[in-house]
Amino acid sequence: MTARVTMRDVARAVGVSPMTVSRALRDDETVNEKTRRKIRQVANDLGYVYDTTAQAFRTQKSGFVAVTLPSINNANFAETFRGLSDGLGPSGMQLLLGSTNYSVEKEQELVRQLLTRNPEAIVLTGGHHTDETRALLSARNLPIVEMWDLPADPLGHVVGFSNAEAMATLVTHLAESGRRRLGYVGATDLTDLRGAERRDGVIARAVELGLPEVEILDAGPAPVSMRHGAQAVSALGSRVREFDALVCVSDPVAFGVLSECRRMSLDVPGDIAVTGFGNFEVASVSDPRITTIGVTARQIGEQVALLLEDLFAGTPQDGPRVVNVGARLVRGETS
Amino acid sequence: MTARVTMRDVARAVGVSPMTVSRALRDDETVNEKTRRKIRQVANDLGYVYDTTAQAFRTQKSGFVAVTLPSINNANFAETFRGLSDGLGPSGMQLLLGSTNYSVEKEQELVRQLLTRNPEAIVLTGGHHTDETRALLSARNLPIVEMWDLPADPLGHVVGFSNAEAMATLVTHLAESGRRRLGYVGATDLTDLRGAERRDGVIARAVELGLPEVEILDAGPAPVSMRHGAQAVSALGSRVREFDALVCVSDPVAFGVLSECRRMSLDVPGDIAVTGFGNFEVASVSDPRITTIGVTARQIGEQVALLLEDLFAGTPQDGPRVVNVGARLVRGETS
DNA sequence: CCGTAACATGTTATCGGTACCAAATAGATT
DNA sequence: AATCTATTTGGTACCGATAACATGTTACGG
Repeated sequence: MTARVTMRDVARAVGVSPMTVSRALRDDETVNEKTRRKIRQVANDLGYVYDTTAQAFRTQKSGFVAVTLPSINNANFAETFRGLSDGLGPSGMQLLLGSTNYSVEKEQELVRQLLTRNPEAIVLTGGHHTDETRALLSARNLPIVEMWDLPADPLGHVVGFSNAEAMATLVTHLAESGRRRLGYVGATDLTDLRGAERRDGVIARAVELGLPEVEILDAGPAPVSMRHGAQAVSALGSRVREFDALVCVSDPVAFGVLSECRRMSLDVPGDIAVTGFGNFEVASVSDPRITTIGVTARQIGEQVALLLEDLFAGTPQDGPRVVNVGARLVRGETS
Repeated sequence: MTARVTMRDVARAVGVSPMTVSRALRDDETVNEKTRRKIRQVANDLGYVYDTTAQAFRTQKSGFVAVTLPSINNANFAETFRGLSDGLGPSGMQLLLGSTNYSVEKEQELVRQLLTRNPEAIVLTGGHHTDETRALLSARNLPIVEMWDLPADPLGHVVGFSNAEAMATLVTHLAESGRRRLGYVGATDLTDLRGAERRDGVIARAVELGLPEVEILDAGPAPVSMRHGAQAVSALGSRVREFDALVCVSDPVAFGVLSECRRMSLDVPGDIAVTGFGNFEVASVSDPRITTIGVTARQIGEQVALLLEDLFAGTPQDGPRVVNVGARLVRGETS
């Protein structure tokens, strides 16, 4: 293959200096418009392709925003990513995506790797990180955004909501509808910390309201989905009739639970209530529609994008910003 | 903030040349092991962070593999991405993800942008591209992989299956079960070309089998999902009873169709069959389970990763490789 | 004690843009 | 015509790592 076409080549062909080409291609007003057009023309004809790597190196600005997600295979996180991606589009920033598989250790390695690319900001999902991760990040003068949580001790900016509070709303709703014997369906290992927060939120509010102890139904290791919800219920067997509400860590799990209840000829919500979390599409299309918590996944991404745009534009900040996007009860037909 | 720590600084601190530091950090065997340990130690103490941008610039190897997906918010594409990501992990390649929103024009701009980052390979979803995109790509000596399709005129390597063929299998199955009057539920605009291929596959096989003309039920513009399927059916009203099978472009759509049929008190599969595509989780958890086409989304990603590893390792290739991962009928309870 | 191989480290130039400063040219004003 | 300002262009050094080559150092047999 022939050697790569550089600005030098374009400059030579046009008869100007590389500097002028550089300016022209960045649409610098100081370059005569006719020259600019000519340069663009020739660059195109020669098949010149701008080298962002070289630019990133010289200017020490990578044009990257690093993002960590627990899983890309989750409609809510995917929506957040889209919101972020669309929101950052105009600024010309590119997202560098990495997935942690719900593990803070994996997150640590990911952060380490991402930092070597010199991102101009980093967006983390969740507020739980290893000490090493915290150290790595604070050693750099880099905008940090934590999303999807409201961490007690944030690393920087925050865009999220309280999982525990949202679950409290849900439990209150169930109690007010006369439900007392609650089961919680979710992962019981400790890797999915957001799931753990939800579980703890359920338990805490149940205690506050004087409900019987919430029983934890193991759905296996995170991440849990439809089939795990179904399995958890079928593992219970006839004991499922002891409950009058099953609170699930997410909508897919709730859908699995719902399907399994139906197979067992339980009436939902007559015999038992089922609730989800996240307001996934499946919640509203399912029949009956699932009562859930509406999280504004896309909005989280958009808010993060707005925040970052402000930071990049140099808008003065008085301290880290905390945006609580909230989460609301979405009543379906399963409670 | 203090200036960034570079290899120079580490070198000075240890009392060796930057070159030795460079070698040590890449675990070059020729550097004495004691020196290597010392250098790692000092680098760590100084908070040195390797600069991949500089490396990428100097070596002219970005360490990036560019990937375009129609949508990140689609469980199947997300799975493919994961398969690819996990498969490429060991090689140290990072994925640069962009989403085209099912538009070849957006794909073109995306490709243009991605190319400026000097990716070492590019992976495109689908086999339909603008001429400009094709030109941009072939002007570079860059491994290209098209996935999820079997394009007639591939740009490079291919890992995919034939959407039309898969649909033919499905239609044959329906015809053998005595279904004759088919409706097709999918997007009717022309942006989702994979969807169009599926539709054409249905029509073609119906013609071959001498079935009555397949009626196209519009589910709105791509991408279509659960609610669009439901809407398409409810828009039909009582006319839905004219059909004895509804073939849907995807499982989420089929699920929406199924739910709506149920609301309309239709017996599935007694009165009408419903089929999906993609073997999404929802197909197997839904009650009744949805008959669908099992595409090996994750496997596609893994196969692409294997292919790329081979290419990076320099394994000699005799021409572009075409991997047909196939797609199989997954019988559920809706047909 | 020397030559040579094996090992370990150093020197120099360079990847492709762009910040910074200098200079040339055109047009306006006195 | 000379001077000045505005506009447009050019020259040079450099971002941080590393390929390619050169040099130094040790070990060992003869």
